[in-house]
Amino acid sequence: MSGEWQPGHRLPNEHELMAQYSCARMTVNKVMSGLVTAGLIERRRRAGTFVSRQQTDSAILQIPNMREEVTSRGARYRYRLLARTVRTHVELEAETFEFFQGGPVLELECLHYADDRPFSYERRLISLAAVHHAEEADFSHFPPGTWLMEHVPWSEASHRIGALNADAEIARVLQVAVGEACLLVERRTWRLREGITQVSQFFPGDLYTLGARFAPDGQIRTRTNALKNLH
Amino acid sequence: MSGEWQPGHRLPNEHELMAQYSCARMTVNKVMSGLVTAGLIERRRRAGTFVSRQQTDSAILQIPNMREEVTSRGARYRYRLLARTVRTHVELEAETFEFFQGGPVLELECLHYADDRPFSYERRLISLAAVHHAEEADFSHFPPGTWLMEHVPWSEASHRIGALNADAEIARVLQVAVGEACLLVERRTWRLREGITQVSQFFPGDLYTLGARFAPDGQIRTRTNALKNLH
DNA sequence: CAGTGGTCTAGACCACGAA
DNA sequence: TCGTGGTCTAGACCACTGG
Repeated sequence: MSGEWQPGHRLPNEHELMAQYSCARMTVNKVMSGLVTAGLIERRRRAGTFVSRQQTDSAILQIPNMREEVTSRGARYRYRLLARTVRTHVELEAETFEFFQGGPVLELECLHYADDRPFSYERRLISLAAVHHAEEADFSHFPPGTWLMEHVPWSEASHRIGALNADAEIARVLQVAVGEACLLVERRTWRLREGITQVSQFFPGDLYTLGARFAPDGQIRTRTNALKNLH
Repeated sequence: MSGEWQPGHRLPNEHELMAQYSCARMTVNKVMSGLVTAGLIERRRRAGTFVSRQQTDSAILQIPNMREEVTSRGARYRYRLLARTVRTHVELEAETFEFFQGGPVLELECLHYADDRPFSYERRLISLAAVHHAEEADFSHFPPGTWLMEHVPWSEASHRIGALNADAEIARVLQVAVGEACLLVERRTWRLREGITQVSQFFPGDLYTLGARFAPDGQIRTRTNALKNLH
């Protein structure tokens, strides 16, 4: 979680960890199983245990992987960066200011297309205090959601889902009529209580739905977000 | 899961289960821990293990508990049954027909109020083949979601979340303007691959959002569905 | 105070799959 | 082939808490 071990780094095997922590192998195994579930490590017999290469974003959070979302349905994915600003002076609202603990943020506006039709408009803030490399990253060709998933581990996130009528700006960007119902997903992500990123994603209501299939314990079996009405 | 043990029924203790299944206590304990996570049983030291009194609907699915949703915010909850029909001849669309395997269904339309303002319009189908008692249940005063949670265990569910503009009927029932953005939650619930219920819930977009806070493994820490703009 | 669950240990056998 | 993880056993000590 600290980033000390890069993705792909091999961890000590269970016997070594037994010795290191002076405990039984089953105790080690329980902890490791939990880390597998959390997506932080991957385990292969004979090969060993490794820090996950990509943050296996949990199904519920997999929304940001727009490219896969689109291409898996045979549509063509395109991405465009609309705006990029570094905000050192914080002219943010109080709640957002608190989330980023007053530090500098990178503000991005992006658009995701499916077959040349815009299907997601994204406004994102990234903490530069928490993610130093973000300022040098090239977001003009690759979406920040993907980049963050691959580079920054996270320990907690929240989201909020709502519906709203498109105002003039959203309508213009998403190429829908003013007043069209849009799905809004707002998400915040933390690493050890430090705010990493905050994003608002707007989807045309007739084009995108969130879906999941799950068990009583809340474990998600499959995610079934859907693009509709693609021509 | 079969319903053979009523809620509150006490299960054999771990030593008895060891003997019954000829396995070690740790193996029993692992299984039981899983059932606790799944919300099917509750365990208390010295007292024993019991079938859960209420299906502890997982956070992600807790949407149906409208009463708690409303009253926990200091608002007054009211419920109204708009329509009740038993459909034996199945004039359902193909997908719905398949879900209920052609059996008879109970169709309900309900409205949930917060402080006398409608905030959720619900269209629900319940399989009478799977839930026999449903036909005798009194849904004129108590919402079907709550009743089902208390009476029918489930093993799997799916939901779909979208946004749509209110049509004339929805606008009338929810007392919003035609075209107002609404949040739509569709949910299906199974017990051992048998379809139990299917529901569509409409919320005024300016009044209700879904929220959750969760860990990378998808485990939900807290649910934070929100009622807004109540006066 | 004693029955119950929570959790650990030490050891074992096995399945897998990379070397 | 054999190092590694997956999973089980048998036994132990302890923390609760209800009777």
